[in-house]
Parts: sequence; structure tokens; C-alpha cells
Amino acid sequence: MAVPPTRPVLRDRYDRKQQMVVLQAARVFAARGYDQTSIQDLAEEIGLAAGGLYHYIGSKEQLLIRICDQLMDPLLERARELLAAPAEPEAQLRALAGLWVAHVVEHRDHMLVFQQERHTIERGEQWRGVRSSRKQFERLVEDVLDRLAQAGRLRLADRRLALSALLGMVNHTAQWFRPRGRLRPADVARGYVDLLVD
Amino acid sequence: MAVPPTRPVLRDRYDRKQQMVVLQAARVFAARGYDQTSIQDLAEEIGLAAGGLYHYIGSKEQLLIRICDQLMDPLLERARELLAAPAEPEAQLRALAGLWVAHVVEHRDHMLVFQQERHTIERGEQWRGVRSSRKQFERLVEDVLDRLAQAGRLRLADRRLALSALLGMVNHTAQWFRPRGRLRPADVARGYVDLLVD
Amino acid sequence: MAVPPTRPVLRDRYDRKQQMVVLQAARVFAARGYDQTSIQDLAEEIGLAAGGLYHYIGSKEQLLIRICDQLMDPLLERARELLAAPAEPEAQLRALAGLWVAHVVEHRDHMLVFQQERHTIERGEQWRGVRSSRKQFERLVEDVLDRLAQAGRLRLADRRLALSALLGMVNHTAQWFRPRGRLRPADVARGYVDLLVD
Amino acid sequence: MAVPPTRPVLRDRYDRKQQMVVLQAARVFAARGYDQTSIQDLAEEIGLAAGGLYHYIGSKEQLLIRICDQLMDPLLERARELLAAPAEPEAQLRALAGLWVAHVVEHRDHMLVFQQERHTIERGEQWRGVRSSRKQFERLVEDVLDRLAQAGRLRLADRRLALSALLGMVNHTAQWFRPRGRLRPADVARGYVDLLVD
DNA sequence: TATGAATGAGCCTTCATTCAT
DNA sequence: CATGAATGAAGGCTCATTCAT
Repeated sequence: MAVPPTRPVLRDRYDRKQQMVVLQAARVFAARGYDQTSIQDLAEEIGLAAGGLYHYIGSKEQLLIRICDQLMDPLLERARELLAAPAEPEAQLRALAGLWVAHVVEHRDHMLVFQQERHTIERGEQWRGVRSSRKQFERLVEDVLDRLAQAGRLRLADRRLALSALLGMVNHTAQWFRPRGRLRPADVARGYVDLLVD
Repeated sequence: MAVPPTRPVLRDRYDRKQQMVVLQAARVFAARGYDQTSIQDLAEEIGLAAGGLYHYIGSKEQLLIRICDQLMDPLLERARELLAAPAEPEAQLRALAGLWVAHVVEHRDHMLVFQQERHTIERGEQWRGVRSSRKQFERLVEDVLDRLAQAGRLRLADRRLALSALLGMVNHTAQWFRPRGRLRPADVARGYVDLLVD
Repeated sequence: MAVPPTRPVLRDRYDRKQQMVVLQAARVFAARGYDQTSIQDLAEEIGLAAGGLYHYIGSKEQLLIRICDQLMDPLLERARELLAAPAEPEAQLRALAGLWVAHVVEHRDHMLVFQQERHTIERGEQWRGVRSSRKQFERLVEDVLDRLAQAGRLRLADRRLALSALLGMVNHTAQWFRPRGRLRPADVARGYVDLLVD
Repeated sequence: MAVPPTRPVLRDRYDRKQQMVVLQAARVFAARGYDQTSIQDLAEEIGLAAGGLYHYIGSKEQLLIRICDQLMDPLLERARELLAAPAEPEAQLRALAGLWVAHVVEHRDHMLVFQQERHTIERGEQWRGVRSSRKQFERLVEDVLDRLAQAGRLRLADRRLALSALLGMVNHTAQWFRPRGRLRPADVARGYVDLLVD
């Protein structure tokens, strides 16, 4: 198991390195696939011996969980902050979509891994936290869409279908968006929202 | 290697069983993941011994390829037929979305496997055929959207973004659609198109 | 996991081979130690590839459990048979010691492994069965000693101490007895009982 | 390698701590098994980091050797002292058994480790010293029994069997004796000798 | 066709040990 | 003295695949 050191200075260095490991792992898993990447492969890419990795990851599955947390936690936090403040539903949806698409684009690798391993996430006990985060986030999006519908601005009669459509569009963004491309994340987000809002 | 029999009667029975094997494999892979499912797991679920499976699959990877073909081939064929006939772009888009969503829903497991193994499909030589099918299908959708745009009916200025949005929505459908739910595939397809068309 | 075949003929061959594997494992473990013997070592000695062994053992620990069962089950059964029949306590003790020592000597390797791994046996849930067998056997010995004491023929006032002494002597036999030596098992058993009986 | 300090004051503190380490290691090994206990486990139990342990142990195997020495050296020394003085064989046997059983009981953990690792001790070059101690001690016991037999007081015709019986009884004591129980070590020793002496 | 024994490579993980700090 | 990061070599086990029956 990965046991972080207790002394604050070391703890800091440890935490930073652990973040790096998770980040790099996301990149490698996204490219080769989680199962197709051996711990040896990963260690090599990170520049450690296989055993050394285990100071930071606990297990391969815990590493995968950390990748998902690194994806979901800040997104959920920022979305909550945003929606806590009072504002018009359309404005909130635009702001939410903006940060969401930006997050997806910045965490492209995390997203790809998250999607690849959907069946894993939906199954075990140890994935409960990740599942819960995903559901909470979807709930936030749903709420904004509901308020938009109540304001008569949602172009789709079925709110659930609107939610699924938005989820599908945004998540899929990870699979085609290129940072050096013509479109900026904000353009993408605006486009998606334009489709939904009257 | 899987060597099908030559005598027609036997060949027929063999083909039918092979189709069943591929179908069942899609189901199991969708639930447990391709890599997390061993050949022995799969054989047990199908009701054969491990060795017996190999009469029908050739190899595990070929089985995966067959799953993808079973998904893409008929979809591509029907889409081509549809778009070969002359018709208005909106009508064609509606018809295309209808059969597409219906196909996704009917091949939910295939879709989930297809999405899980995206990184596999995008890489090797033996996946060229599957990749090609996917690209051809996306090209067909793109063409309809282009004609819709030329007719001034597309609600998004950026056609590529519209394509990505549609791909995202429809593909994502596999992840939430429930056959016994409130919505029928046709409702879903209509909703998606309504978002895009003016 | 080790899954035995269902068809009777194959099942028979499987069971026989499994018995052989357990037997050989006892021999190797006794000589090199359970932990110091790798599955590779063991497989080599048995004449299988490492993977092939797993058709018969399930896991290294289950193999250890089987060794213990192969030791305890027949001993317990014979002891029960013997003590079920009515007889004088001294005669029963002599008969019991006779078969017990003979069993220890014939299962010398099993005994050595059993003693080496005492700490393992006393701990986990999966060892409950083995622990229970050991306790039941000791209980049988205790009963005979009690009846001997009631008949006024036990040379030690403390019956528990007598039991421990006998257990110590007989079990230790595995560590020094040589089949080609001067003493036969029956001589050893007689000697032990002579010490205890007035 | 473990390099003790040279300055006497430090050396003293070092030696005391080393004794403690060996003592605690015996306890942990007895409970969990030598091989099943990692250096990290051990360090945690002792309250050091893994690296810190190595100041005191040299290597895991040297630690095991020290445990055996801590068991055998004082026993052998006291037994030699006792038997150096002239006395009747029965009195000597009683005295020897007394200190022996007391020693076994006080070094219960050491004994359990010693028995667990019998196959290790009997094999390597570095174990020659421990093996030699064991043999010398057994030789001392054998001599007393021989003199007892010459005095016509041994209840077993076969002296080797008597020796094995005594070794078995006393060594086995480590496995059942409870310090807070009804019996004191002296009672146990007397019981064993009573069995052997006419 | 089908079975299940068998292989051999590879995977995740552990662990004794070392060393810079 | 002590820490904890790091290594590198196994170790137990799984698994796709083959083949005699």
C-alpha cells in the first residue's frame, strides 16, 4: 500500500510526485489503454522502477481511481461554486458549459480513460466514490436544464433527453478536440448551448 | 484458426452458431470489459469449453473485430442505401438519424465494446477495416449535414462542430437508453435532429 | 481455481493426479520449506509447467490445506473407528498409539510441513477445518487417557500434562524416525505407551 | 551490514537495543512466521523505519540466527555448568529438566521460531553454529540418560528412544504452555522426568 | 465438433536491501 | 542514528492458445 510520509516537508514532496504520477498515468492509459499498459510500461514511461511506483499508487486499480478523482473532484467543486450563486438559468448554463468543456479539454486523457473504463467504474464497491461524483455532477447539469425549461427557454420538450444530449456532446469532445485547432473550448461550449437554448 | 466447414448444410449451422457466439461475446464484453473477460469466462457464459470456442473465433482479437463488423457493416449498408436515393437534406437526416439510433439501441452492447476499445481500434494494422467503416459512416453523416447547411437549415455555423455534436449525442445513447423506458428510439432521433435543424 | 472435470472417467484421472501432486508437494515442502519453495520449483519437481499445476491446486495455500487434510482425515477416521469399539483403556491406548505412530511415520513429510506451518494453520478462516480436525483428534486421545486415569493406570497425576507429553513424543517422531533404522513404528509406539501406563 | 559503535557508552546502548530488537523479532516471527513477516512489518511493530532496523540486524537471516543464538547459548551454558558438577544421574536429570523447561517457557517465541525454521537451520553453511549448539545440547541430555540407564533407573530399554521422547515432550511444551496456567514450569519438568525414571 | 489438460509468457505485486538526506 | 525513497529480482497467479483424445 502507498503510505505517505508524516513529516510535512516530505509529505509535500510526496504529494507533488504522486500528482505527477497520476497525471502521467492518465496520459499513458489514454493512449494505450488501461489493461494494455503494464505497470512495467508505466514505470518506464515515468522513469521509475516498477517497484518504486508502488510508493505512490497502492495498486493499479487505486491509480485508476485517483485518475478519476483528479478528473471529477475539481470539476464538481467549480460547478458547485458556480451554481451556488444566484443567476439566470441561461447565463448559468453558458457558464457551466464553458468551464465544463474547458475542463474536459484540459483533462482530455483523464476523460478518455474514464470512458474506456466505464464498465469498471460502474461495478465494484471501491468505485462508489467515483460513481457518486459523476451522479452529483449530472444532477447539477440536470437542475440547470430544469430551470431553463421552467423559463421556457429549452428547445427540447424532454428534459432528460436534453441532459443526455448535452452529456453526450460534451463528453465526446475529448475524442476529437485538438488544442491547436481552429476552435477554442469557449466556442465549442457556446455551440452546444446554442443548440439547446431557444 | 477458425476453419468453417465447406458442406453447405454444416456451413449454415456453423455460421448461425458463430453469429450467436459473437452476439453473446458482445454482451459479456460490454458488461465486464474485453480485457477483464478471459476466454474461459466467455466460454463458460456461452456454454462451451475454452477449446470449443476456438472453433468459432480464431482468436480473441478476431472476435473483437467481428463484434465491430457486426456493428458497422449493416449500419453502413443501410445508411448508404438511404443516402443513395435523392431526397431533401432534412428528410434524409431525419431518416438517417432514425435508423442510426435504432441500430445503436439494438446493438447497445456492440457500441459499448466499440467505445471501450477505441484505442485498440485506432492502432493496429488488422483494424484498418473497422477504422475505414467508421470513417465512411461519419463521412456520410457529414455530407448530409453539409447539404443541410447549404440549404440554410443547420442551426450551427460550424459544420464540423455540428457533426461532432451529433456523433456525441447518438453514440452516447448506448450508455443510457433503456428499451423498456418512456422513450422510443424514434423519439430520441427526432429530438437530436430537432436540436440541429432550424 | 482448480475445477475438476465432470465426466467420471476424466474425474478419476484428475483425482488421482491431484493426489500425486499433493503427495509430492508434501515431500518438497518438507525438505525446502513451504515459503522457500516457489511454485516454479514445485512444478519442475513434479514435471509440469507452473501454469499446469494450477489445474490441480487452486492456490499455493489451498495446496497446503490439502496436504494437511491428507494427513489428518484418514488418521481421524481410523482413530474414530478404533475408539468406537468397546475395549479396555490400555488396549485402546496401545492400538491408538500404534496406528498413530505408523501414520506419522508414513506421512513424515506431511507432519514436517504441518509443524513448520503451525502459525499459518492457527490463524486464518480457511484453516478452520484443519484446526478442527486437529482438535478432534487430540480430544480422542484425551478421552482414552481419561479412561486410563479412571482405571488408575495412568502414571501421571495430571491428565492434561500426560496428553501434552504424548502429543509431543509422537509428533516429534517425524523428526528423527528413519524407516530403515533399528526401530519399527510399533516399537516406538509401545515405548511411548509404556512410559505412560503403570 | 550492522556495524556496532566502538565507544563503550554508545556500544552499551546499542547492544541493549539490539537485544530488544531480537526479542521483539522472535515474538513477531513466532506469531506470523519468519517468511510471512516482511522487514517492513517487523520495523513497524518495533517502531522503526525499515532502514533503521538495518543498523541492528545486518540481514534478515542474521536476525534469525541471532534469535537462535539467544535461545541456545544461555541454555547450553547453564546445562554445561550443571553437568560439570558431580551428582547422581536422577538428580542431574531433574535439575537439567527443570532449567530446560524453564528456559523453553521463557523463550517460548524463540522456540516456536526455531521449530518453524528447522529446515533452514539444517541446511546452510551459516547455520553451522546453531546446528552445533543443538547437537551439543542433545548430547548432554543423552549423557545424563545414559548414566541413568547404567544406574538401572531408566524406564525405557532403548536409550535413544528415551532421548527422543524427552526432546519431543520438552520442545512441544512451547506450543501449549501458558504462563498464567495451573502448572508451573517446575511441575511440568517433574512430570516429564517422572515418566522416564523408575 | 468438443473437451480439458497443458504450456509459457507475462502481469501485478512484494520485499530485502541500499543510500542520499 | 534514523528516514523513506528507490531498486531489481522474484513470486504467485492468470490467460490466450494448442492439441491429444
